Amino acid sequence: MATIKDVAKEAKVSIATVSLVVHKHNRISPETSKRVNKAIKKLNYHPSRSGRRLVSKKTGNVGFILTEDHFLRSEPFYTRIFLGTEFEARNYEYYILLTTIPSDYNEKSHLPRFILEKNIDGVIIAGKVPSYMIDQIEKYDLPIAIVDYYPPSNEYPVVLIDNTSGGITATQFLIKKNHKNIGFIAGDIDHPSIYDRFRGYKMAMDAAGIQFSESNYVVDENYTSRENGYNAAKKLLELNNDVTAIFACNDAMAIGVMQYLKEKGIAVPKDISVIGFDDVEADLSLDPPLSTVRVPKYEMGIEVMKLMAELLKDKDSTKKKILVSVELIDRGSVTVCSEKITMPA
Amino acid sequence: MATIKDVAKEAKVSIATVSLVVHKHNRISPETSKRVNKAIKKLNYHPSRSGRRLVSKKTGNVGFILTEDHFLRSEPFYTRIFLGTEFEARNYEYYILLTTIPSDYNEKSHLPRFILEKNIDGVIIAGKVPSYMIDQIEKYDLPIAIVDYYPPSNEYPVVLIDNTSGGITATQFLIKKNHKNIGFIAGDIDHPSIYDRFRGYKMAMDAAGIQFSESNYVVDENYTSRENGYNAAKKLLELNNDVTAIFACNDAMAIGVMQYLKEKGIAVPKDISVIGFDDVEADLSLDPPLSTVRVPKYEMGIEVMKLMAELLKDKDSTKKKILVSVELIDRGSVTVCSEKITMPA
DNA sequence: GTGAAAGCGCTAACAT
DNA sequence: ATGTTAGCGCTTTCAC
Repeated sequence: MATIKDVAKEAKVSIATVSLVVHKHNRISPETSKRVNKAIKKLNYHPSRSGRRLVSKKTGNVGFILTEDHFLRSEPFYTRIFLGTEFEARNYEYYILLTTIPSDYNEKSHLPRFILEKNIDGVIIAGKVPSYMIDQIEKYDLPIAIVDYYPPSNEYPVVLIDNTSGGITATQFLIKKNHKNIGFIAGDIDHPSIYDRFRGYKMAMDAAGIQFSESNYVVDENYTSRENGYNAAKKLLELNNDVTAIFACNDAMAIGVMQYLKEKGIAVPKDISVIGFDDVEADLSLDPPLSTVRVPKYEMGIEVMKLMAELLKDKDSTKKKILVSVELIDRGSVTVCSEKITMPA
Repeated sequence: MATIKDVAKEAKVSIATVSLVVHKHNRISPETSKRVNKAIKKLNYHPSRSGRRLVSKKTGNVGFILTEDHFLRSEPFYTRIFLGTEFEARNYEYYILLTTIPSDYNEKSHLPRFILEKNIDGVIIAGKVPSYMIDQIEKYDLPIAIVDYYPPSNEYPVVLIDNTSGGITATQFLIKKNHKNIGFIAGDIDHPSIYDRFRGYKMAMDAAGIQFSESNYVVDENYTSRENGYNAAKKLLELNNDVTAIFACNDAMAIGVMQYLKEKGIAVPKDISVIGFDDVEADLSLDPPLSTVRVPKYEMGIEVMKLMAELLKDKDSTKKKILVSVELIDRGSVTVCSEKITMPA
């Protein structure tokens, strides 16, 4: 393993010059620079992180924290975000240290060891975490950036999904296809992301001047699983047998909806159109494949790393909140409304 | 942030003494030791990793590599292994650096940056990776340990699932419940893990003296997905309408099997018993919940980290291969064979 | 049993 | 434009 000394010797300069060249200081003559770079290549020199860190008092690491539940979720959502972060970190020469915390983190839990041992320069938090934990981290005076969660103390740079816009987009898409009696189903409605999707739905319906009532939505499931999607679809159809389209607050629930419809012999999209939200792998292997609103998970990871990089440069540089935009993906589970006219009484 | 100097001053000793105490050298008097430890606690001193690494030429990091496909799999398999590794790493004061490689890693791909930059002391490989990549890593003279993959050059310490035993266990369980006409379905049969499960099935059938033929198994699906499980179940029942139990090579396929049976109005377990392999979250929300063979993912992560720790201590210490044992989990998708007697002609 | 001191690889202030 | 040097926090050898 070549060191700065080896390079200096090879290029016949001092180690300071080598350091300067590595850091692209412009007060080195082009010739010297060239010579040094040649030596660096020849010796395959990579500056030692330990040496650097020792003098810079930085670790070169960024912590990435999420709850165990989120990490082990069956749909790869946070794992994709992580991948984006890890990728972007390369541009800033940072390494990402991933760890999970228990979902019920409390007074008795201890913080991730990379915080206790001060082996990171900043923390990225992904998804909802107990706010008690954030309070604890706060004490360590580390830059914090958050992705896909809006913490109660909203003083942090955050990357969020533009859920409201997504809700509008999905609903408008159905409206454009002539649907009027549009059902909405959700679970965990108090979760800000879910609630915003619901709001988007209502806004689009209102804007289009479409009458809708409580019999148009079922939002009382406690969680957004396939199973609950199945149940919610059942409830919805019992409530309102004339819906021609269903907007599920996420793909998991949409999958449950489709399963229910299939069992009932209701054809998708011929009899009822279905649209989801998220864009997960499973959408593609459905029959028909599920139309949905794509959430750019990987990009969210990139964005939050960018925020972190800003913070790392200058602790108070940013309190930016970024809303990443979503995109409609039409795959075949939505079609033009088949003129099933609801007769007025 | 307290340094060794601060501690030395506080305890009124030299920094060398502090270092000795930290490393539990026994040539320090108990009294001094106590005094130093008190100072360490008081100042909340944690030895700086950078300082340590600089002198030890170690990074204190271990790389964890898996393909992107595996990381993003919908069932949390490798993520659980990672969690086990990360947990165990604490005992050895190592940090785990997670990264993915493209599944089609080839001559044009570059190794993970933590290898190129020598920011790790060893590499753990999880799941099947292109053997070309292993060859590349080989050049860096890093200790390598592998979990859930048997590489062509079998010279590495490895942690594997005892698949054969699991196949036997599952099949014997069905046999004990009086089943004789037992179907087996699989995909990706060339994968060693899958093949071994199949072998276990055949061994148990043979050992019990049960006749079975090619109409007992469908193993030509190319991948072990739910969808393929559905298709394989269909094929199997067309081939052999008298099966009273189906052993699916993994839970994903078993779930597909159950879906098919449900659609056909075949009751599980009343008409046909079903057993899977792996033990994934989704098993529990099935109706009935799926009986299966549990693979101890978390423990596999722990085991591979232990192997790595041995290697890290002494490069040539071990070429151990560890077979982790599996365990039958009976949940309700298997029942006693309902005496459906296959009449001899 | 304890301390002094060298040196790991690097950066940056200062000197030339 | 380039070199000299101190010092980051630690381990370890050697001396006392």
